[in-house]
Amino acid sequence: MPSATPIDDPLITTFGRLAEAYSRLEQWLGSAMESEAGLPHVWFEVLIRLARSEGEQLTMSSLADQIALTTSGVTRLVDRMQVAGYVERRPCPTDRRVSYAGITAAGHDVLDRAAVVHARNLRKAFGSFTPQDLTALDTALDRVREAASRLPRQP
Amino acid sequence: MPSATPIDDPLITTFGRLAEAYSRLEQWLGSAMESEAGLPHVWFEVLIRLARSEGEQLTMSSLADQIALTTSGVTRLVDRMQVAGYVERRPCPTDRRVSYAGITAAGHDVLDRAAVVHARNLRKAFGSFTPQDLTALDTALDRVREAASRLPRQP
DNA sequence: AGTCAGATATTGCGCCATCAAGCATCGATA
DNA sequence: TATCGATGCTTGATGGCGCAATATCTGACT
Repeated sequence: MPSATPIDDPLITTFGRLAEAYSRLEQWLGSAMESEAGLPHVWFEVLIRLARSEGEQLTMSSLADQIALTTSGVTRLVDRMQVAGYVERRPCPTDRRVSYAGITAAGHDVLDRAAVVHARNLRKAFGSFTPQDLTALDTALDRVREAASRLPRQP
Repeated sequence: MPSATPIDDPLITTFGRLAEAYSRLEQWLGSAMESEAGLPHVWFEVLIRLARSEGEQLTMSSLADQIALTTSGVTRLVDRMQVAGYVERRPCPTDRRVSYAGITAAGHDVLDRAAVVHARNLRKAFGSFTPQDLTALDTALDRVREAASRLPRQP
């Protein structure tokens, strides 16, 4: 008789696939970016999100939300990136509690360089994918992302 | 004129989607498992992989490989789980360098309980997915996972 | 048998993220 | 205007993970 344990639930396996796929990609791409562009992958995530935002800046809170870190973690992350000269803190004129993290010229430079190597590595990783595969992956991921963002907050 | 910067490369966006989808799911499911089953998500990953393995055990190295950690991290992770009574170390009879991590009866108990709540939460998260959506996601993820495991090692 | 390169697991150290607490500020309400 | 809960960010303490070095062991080659 087959085991009736819930550890064989197909959804668990699906999520396991997602975890493994992401972890492996992240490790490979992350170490490649570190060695080829001298930029930790988190820094790249910060910079690209700042570059794509209105005014090329984001509040600490929304940045924390976008890169899935606590505001505490973002405070110190931005500290380090500020020392490196890639971002700067800008006060908010209408609310003295908030401070924006904005990308600097040096940040733009390193971001562009890193994006080139990142795109090249991604093409290496997804080399076996046809355009149809990629769009299928995109839509599937978008559905997951949407479902995930609908989830209630941790409290 | 449109910006010619490589930061708008569609592959970068795809990977960003993957990162965001995974991070959000992982955070939500992880904190839920922690609060509802008293089990950190990494512990669950370890236990389910041990339970599914030949002899319900795995060498430290292959375990490290499966959960995307260094052997160093696995050493201490298994330390903690051993103190909790969920796993045990077993010497290898044919090679005295390797030690197996094996799941205990207590580990099985907590794994089964956690799997129930995990499956329930997964069903909550993927509630809007049709069976077709799920199989599409599965095949797409499997292709990514396969591509990722083909990547050369970090050296 | 003797030697040595490679493999396996563990340990010391430092970095980085979370958690909890604290501080300053805002908006609403009396 | 005065008060008070909520919000945004920062800081101190704690814990976990990776990197590099170490110890032990294996397998192959001489």
